[in-house]
Amino acid sequence: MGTDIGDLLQKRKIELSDLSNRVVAVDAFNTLHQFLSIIRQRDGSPLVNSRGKVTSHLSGLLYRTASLIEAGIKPVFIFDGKPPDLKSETLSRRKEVRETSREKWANAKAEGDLEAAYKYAQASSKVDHEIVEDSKYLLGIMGIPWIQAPCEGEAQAAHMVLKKDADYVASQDYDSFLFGAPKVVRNMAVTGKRKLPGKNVYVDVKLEVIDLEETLRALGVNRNQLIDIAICVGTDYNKGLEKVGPKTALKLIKKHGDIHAVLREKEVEIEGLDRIRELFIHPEVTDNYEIKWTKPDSEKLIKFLSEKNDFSAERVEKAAERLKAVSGARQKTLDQWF
DNA sequence: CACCAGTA
DNA sequence: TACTGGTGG
Repeated sequence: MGTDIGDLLQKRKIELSDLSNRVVAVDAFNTLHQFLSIIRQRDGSPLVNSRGKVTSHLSGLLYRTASLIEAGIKPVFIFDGKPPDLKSETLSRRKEVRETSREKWANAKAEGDLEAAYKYAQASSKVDHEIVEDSKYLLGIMGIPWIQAPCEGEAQAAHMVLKKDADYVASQDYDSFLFGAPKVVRNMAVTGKRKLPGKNVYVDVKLEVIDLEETLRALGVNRNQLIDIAICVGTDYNKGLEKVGPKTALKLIKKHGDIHAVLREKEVEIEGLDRIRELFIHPEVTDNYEIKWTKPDSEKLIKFLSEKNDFSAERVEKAAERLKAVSGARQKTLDQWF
């Protein structure tokens, strides 16, 4: 997903508490996708309510966001709008992967191969319309602001950090750098012990931040050149060049200056190159938004999560209390929260 | 993912 | 108190 330039980036490990009082623009699609893949039973089946509807994302949003809030973080979720036309190939490829994974999941389950079943179940996760709508509603009654992006959520999030309405973009993907995000925080939804795919090994996943300026300085390139590097490797809007990974792409762009020169040298073309660059440099974003944290609505939380989605009322109340404790403390400090 | 009860 | 393994929905 996104672009594979992670190896080139300078990552610094941090703790949740380091983000206290910081506004974090969370890539909602990315976060929901992670919840849907991670919050599952041993055989790979997601959490569902009594009507059979998936609720893993609701569980993740409720408990994880409560932890963020408790750590003093001010999250605002950014939802994707209409994707650019150039993304359609990527989107149909993702769909294909999901569908074949769903079949393989069923087969693995039938054969009793739990390891494989889990892996394919994860890869079959889909953030559909209903999941997005449920998530927006839940965030609303939790008192967490969310914003509808006109186009790519990561572009909107990056725009908000550039405008200083937020301090960080939170996403696992690196695309927000290409949209100019000065600071990105990764692993916000997945901290703790995680199993490495395929192996029986666990790693401790820590939050990490990446600073765009620092990275560009270390690489000795500018932002436009980083975009060109990504295009060489491949982005959501284009296939990369044959046998060119991040390291080679960096070398090529530093040697030739920009991607046009690289393509001339290699005698290849990338369809729609200028449009792809433009999507990163001048993405469609909006300034029409409001970021405001409010008190959670316990009654609606119980109604929605407990009555409609079969969550334990006790647990929902506890989470609501955690959210409320912080909004109460905020009010007292006259911090400009409301 | 977080929660929770059982265990050391 | 810290860790683990099962469960949540």
